[in-house]
Order: sequence, then structure tokens, then C-alpha cells
Amino acid sequence: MPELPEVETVRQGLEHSVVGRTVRDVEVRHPRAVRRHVPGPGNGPENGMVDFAAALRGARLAAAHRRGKYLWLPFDSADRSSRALLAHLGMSGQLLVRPASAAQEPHLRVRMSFADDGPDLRFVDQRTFGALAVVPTDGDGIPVEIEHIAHDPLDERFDDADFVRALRRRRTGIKRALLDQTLISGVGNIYADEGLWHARLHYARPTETMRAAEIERLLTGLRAVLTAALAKRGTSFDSLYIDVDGSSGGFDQSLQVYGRAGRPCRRCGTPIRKDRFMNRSSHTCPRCQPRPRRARW
DNA sequence: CGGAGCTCCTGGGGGC
DNA sequence: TGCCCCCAGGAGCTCC
Repeated sequence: MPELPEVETVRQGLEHSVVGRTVRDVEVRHPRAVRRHVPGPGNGPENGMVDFAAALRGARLAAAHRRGKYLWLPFDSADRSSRALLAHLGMSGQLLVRPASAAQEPHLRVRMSFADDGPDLRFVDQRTFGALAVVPTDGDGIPVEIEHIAHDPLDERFDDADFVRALRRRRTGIKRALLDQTLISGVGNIYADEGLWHARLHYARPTETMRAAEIERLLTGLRAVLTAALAKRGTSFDSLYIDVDGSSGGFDQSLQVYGRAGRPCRRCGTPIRKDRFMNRSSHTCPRCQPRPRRARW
């Protein structure tokens, strides 16, 4: 499940292997992969697959940026300066730099070749929750589609005091808030569970009852986990996440609660508990993270 | 408009 | 062995 450490690892790979290169050809092999692409006016048939490929052909990719779990590569020629290739990996999306001669992956969705005859960039996505699009960018160079995404907790622009205020105004449970990308970005199910364990907070804790010191403790825990995971190039829990070279991340060995149901808490030895919550799994230590009296879902 | 539920999707794995 | 169902979950959408 690509979250901040995984997406940032992919971004670094793209910066190294794709930035500065010019797209020669684009092959869209599955319409769902470009479902978020909006064909521009006067761009021929109202066919997102055709328009996406046409918009990308000939573009020189000038940089690789990330906001939360989104990646984008702005185009740099003058007439394309306000457009970018936007990518979200969803649950199982992979951006792979592969030799043009390499065999097709089973779930290859989009294939891009480059004018320099170097390796392809391939978008492979088993569960098809991910997507690519060519989109307009605003005056700050940010895709309009993702202006609503908050800064992530490793970003120096992230304002702790603003987050404390915004969180305490919410009327929901803390995990639901952590997964809301308009409040804090880059955190998904794995790192939310890990961060809450580090801060000894239960996922159903009502946000409006949280003290500023508890929220700071949570940010400290999240930052520790995200930083350590990034250093290991991410978590490859179900092997669907790999970086642009096809290598796995190593942080799954360091997970404290996620995927450890029934096994002892490494702090107190109590068996880790797994609950269904928000139509997904949540992992807690029942002793370190007691359920609040007034739980909020 | 904030909050919460629904939905998209595929392949691995467990149960029978 | 084969088949069915559950499970993994990010985020846009819809409804209240």
C-alpha cells in the first residue's frame, strides 16, 4: 500500500531515471488507468485514452514532485509549461523503469517510451485503483486537482499549531482524521496504525477531546515512523509495492502492530488486536492503547 | 458543509 | 482438486 515513504521512494527514482527525458510514444493498455484524464477542448474525439497519449507525446519531463501520495512531473517546453503528468498509485500501482526490450508485465496499464531510446516508464497496476492523467497546473506549479491535499508531516511547510487547531475542531475519531488527506497527507492505513501505537493512542479517540500535547506526541510518532520507513525505502507488506527498479522496501521488518495480530506487543507483551473499522483493519495493543470511554468511529 | 458510508478492482488464500 | 467468498484499502462521490 503505497503511502508517503513508498511514494517518496518512487519519486526519487523518477527524479533519477526519468526527469530530463522526452516522451516519444505512449501506449494505454487499459482505459481505467487514465479515467481521471479530462480531454481538452478541441483535442479530437472525446476519448480519454487517445487524448492522454496525444497530450504526453513529445513532452519533456522537467521535474518530479510529490504532495501526499500524489506524484507529478511537470512538462517544461514553453507551450506546455502549465501541464503535468499526474500519478496516484492507489493500492497496487507501480511505476517501473524497464528496458524497452523487457517482457510485458501481466498488469501493464500504460507504457511510455522515450526519444533517447533509453528504458521505458511503465505503469503496472493489479487492482486498478491507481491512475495517470495529464492535467493543468496552477500559478505555483501544482496540479489544480490536488490543491486540496494538505502538506505532509515531514514537509517543513506543515504547521503543527494549525494541525492541532484543525484536528480539535473535528468531530470524529483520530484515525479517520489521520486518513483525511485534506487535514494531513501521506498517511494511510499502515502508518496510521503504527503512529497511533507509538503515541499510545487508540484509533477511536474523539478528536475534540485530544490535548495539544497528545497531538504533538502523535506527530512525533508519525514522523519517527515515516522517517524510519523512508530510510528503508518503504514497506513491501504484500509485495505489491516496489520502487522504480523493482526492489522491495525493508520496513515491514520494523512494523510494530500492522500485520501482527495475535503476536506480542514489543513494548508490553500483550497480544496485538485486529479490529474491523472504517471497512478496513486496525491494529492496536489493548494495553498500550486502551479504548477511550467515549469512542468515536 | 462536515461527517460517514459506498464503490471501484483483482488475485491470493482459506474453507469446504 | 475446484470453487466460492473474503480480504487488502485510497479517495472521489453521494447523501444526510
